[in-house]
Amino acid sequence: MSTVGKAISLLEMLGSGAPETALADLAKCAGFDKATTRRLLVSLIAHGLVEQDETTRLYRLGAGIARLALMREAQFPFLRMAAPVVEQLAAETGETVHLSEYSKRGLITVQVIESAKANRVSVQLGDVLPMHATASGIAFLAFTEERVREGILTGPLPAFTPFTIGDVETLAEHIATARARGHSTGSQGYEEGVLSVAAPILGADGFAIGTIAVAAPQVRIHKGDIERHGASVAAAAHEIGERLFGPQGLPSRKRA
Amino acid sequence: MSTVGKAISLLEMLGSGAPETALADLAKCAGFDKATTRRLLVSLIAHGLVEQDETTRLYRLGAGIARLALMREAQFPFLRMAAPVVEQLAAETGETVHLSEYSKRGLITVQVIESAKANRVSVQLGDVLPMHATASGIAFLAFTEERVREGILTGPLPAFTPFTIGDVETLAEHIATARARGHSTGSQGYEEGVLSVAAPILGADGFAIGTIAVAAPQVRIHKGDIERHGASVAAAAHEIGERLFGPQGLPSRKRA
DNA sequence: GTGGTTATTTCATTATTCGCAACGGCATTT
DNA sequence: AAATGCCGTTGCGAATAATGAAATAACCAC
Repeated sequence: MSTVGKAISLLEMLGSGAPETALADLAKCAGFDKATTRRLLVSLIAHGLVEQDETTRLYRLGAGIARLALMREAQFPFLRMAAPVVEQLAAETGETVHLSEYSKRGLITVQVIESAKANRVSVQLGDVLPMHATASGIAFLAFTEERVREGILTGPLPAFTPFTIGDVETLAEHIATARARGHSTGSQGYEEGVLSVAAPILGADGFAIGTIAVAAPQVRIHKGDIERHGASVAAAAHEIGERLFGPQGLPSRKRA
Repeated sequence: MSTVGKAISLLEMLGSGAPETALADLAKCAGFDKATTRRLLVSLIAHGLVEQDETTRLYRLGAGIARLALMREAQFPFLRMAAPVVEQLAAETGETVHLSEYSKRGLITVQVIESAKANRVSVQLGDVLPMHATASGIAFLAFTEERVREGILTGPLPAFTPFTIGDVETLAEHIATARARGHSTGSQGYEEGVLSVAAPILGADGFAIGTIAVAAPQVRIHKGDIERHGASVAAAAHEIGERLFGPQGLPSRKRA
């Protein structure tokens, strides 16, 4: 593995789990030597991506991470543009709404507004959603490049619940349905008892760059709710796309 | 420079400047070989920290950055806790308010609420504020560890305007005054025509972890305004500290 | 087509990183 | 109070991974 790869996996380890981590724990979990781990951390600290508590010697993610994220948001204001639409959709549906952005590793949850109801679906910020097991994933696959879709269809489809789609044919069907309808549905594929409806947010090139989804406890979804929510998420997704890239279909500078 | 250092400087280059950058530009600006630059980028792409447009071949910061930042925010909800206080202070003063967090490189601007007035101070998200030339910096220095303060006092004090504090004695005086008052003032040290008032946000150990500041055009500040705003920022800073760490003075788990 | 530009790949060289092991500090234990 | 165990830090030869020049491939404009 490349050196930067190791450094980044340290960052990810620092991000997951406890807020602060000891050197020995990091080294053990990552499988690197203590010396190696520390040298990598020193490099990261020099650039502000990691901080170390002077007294406890524990390591944590640094403010440099936030800086990079802010610079990125300034260049491509995904959250700033999408946030009001997400809030509006949450208010309209009364259910948990979450927004995600595509990355090589999966769909990254970048905003969540939880339902005010006591029985609600909870999604963690920063969570990575599997493509084949969530409504968001299906919606994304239905509107992404052939290459990416093939990558998922030919890869493994790990089961998260007994209801997770496990075979390629069923998955392809769901994707086709989603493409035809403009929105997807997910039924307990990732968490039991949760129904979701999602729609893709399209980029300037017409391919999906992220998704927006409504997630609700199965017991609360009645006849017609799916269709209603489906129309709402699709409208919201379209609205976000227009806010980011101008009227859809009109060729505009990408991500400008 | 270490390999990860190079990789991180690429990330910073991608963050500053245009939203998307060509390989040749990156290599030239960073001073690396094209081959080296590309290999580093490939490693970063593999981990989602950088993305490449398939058609234009341009590189940009990836969603992995946002993911790390979200995980960090989940561990240490600085923004989530501070945001309402910042908004409140902005509403109360009617001027631009900005929040910053300490990092080895300086004070990183993590939130800005601009005044609604036509003539207003504008601060960029992600900007790094110099310690010696801003009200925020002075406030921070007044309440940081001796070691950090010494580092600044013994280092160079580059001038950004003709008013930037250039000698150590004056700087030390300003710091002492700020420590006594609980808030600092900055007068055109970073941008001409801008007056600022800042207060430190204290961590569990009593040392500053960031600052909150009010910035206004000099012409709008009248007698008494500085004192009034000073009291307001100090109160806001204290409020943020309490939200993060519980009642100040009470020993609590750090950053928990 | 053709020329010029830019991205990507290849490969031998070299510098950097690696992991072992020893050192030093700190706190709890005996 | 001395000893023990744990963790972080540092030094050094071995080995791996990074490097840069040059070749190749893709692309665009003309």
